[in-house]
Amino acid sequence: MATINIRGDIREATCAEELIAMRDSIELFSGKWKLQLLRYLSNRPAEKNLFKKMLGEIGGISARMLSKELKVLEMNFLATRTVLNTRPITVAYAITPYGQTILPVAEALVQWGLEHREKVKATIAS
Amino acid sequence: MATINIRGDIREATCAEELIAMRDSIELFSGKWKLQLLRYLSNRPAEKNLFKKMLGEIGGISARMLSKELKVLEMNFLATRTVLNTRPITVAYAITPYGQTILPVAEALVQWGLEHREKVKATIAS
DNA sequence: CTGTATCCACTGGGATACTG
DNA sequence: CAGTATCCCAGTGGATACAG
Repeated sequence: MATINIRGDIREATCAEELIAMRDSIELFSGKWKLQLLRYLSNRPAEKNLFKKMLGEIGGISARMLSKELKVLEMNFLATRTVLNTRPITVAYAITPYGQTILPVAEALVQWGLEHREKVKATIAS
Repeated sequence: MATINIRGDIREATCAEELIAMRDSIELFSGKWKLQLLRYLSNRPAEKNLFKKMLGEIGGISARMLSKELKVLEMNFLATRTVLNTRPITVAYAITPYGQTILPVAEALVQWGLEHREKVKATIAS
């Protein structure tokens, strides 16, 4: 994935801009962690979201992935990274106001996913 | 990707249902084509969306991918597949009413992607 | 015409070991 | 503590050839 999530290749005739924008979004949102991390941060706006704490609280993620994904969020202006004056150093992350603009989209995905599970279950049962 | 897009492994303590639902959605929407195909079908509700025609009009997709992706959409009740009585046979696809429920989400992704491009461009320029 | 089968290059992401 | 480097495997998607 391009770290700075912008796509340059414009080719299709119909609604090229929209298609590319949609692919930008999909690309940025794809993968196991980024949306989940943003939701995590948004649910704890006041707290110090330390790397270590996130690592412990978010089940299943490795330090490598947490670091990588947070860096991508930071490069896309969705999260901030703050090095604290501790020894040894600790790092706190927070969602940006801009990052909060994806939350409604994320909630839409959650909502649709929940309904989709019901739909599939109901259809299979019948 | 699981063809029938439902996930069974519930483990996380916090909001497990929501997380899993979100991942279901992300998984289903990920990849280059599925959302684009749904939008294509939704923009041509009255027409016969023949495989051949789609193959020609959707830039860059191969027959293999078109077939595979449409099959996934069909298995998730998002699109229908109709074999026509022609010689040789032709096949028409259509979005289902259920499939249309994702369109608002897709539009949200498009909208956010468009704004993100502006944001990134503006930030880089400054 | 509408797919499926095969082959292949590329990427995402886990495990682990290591550095500042 | 926070992050990087390396290795590895599974999955995605393109090209091509083939089948019903």
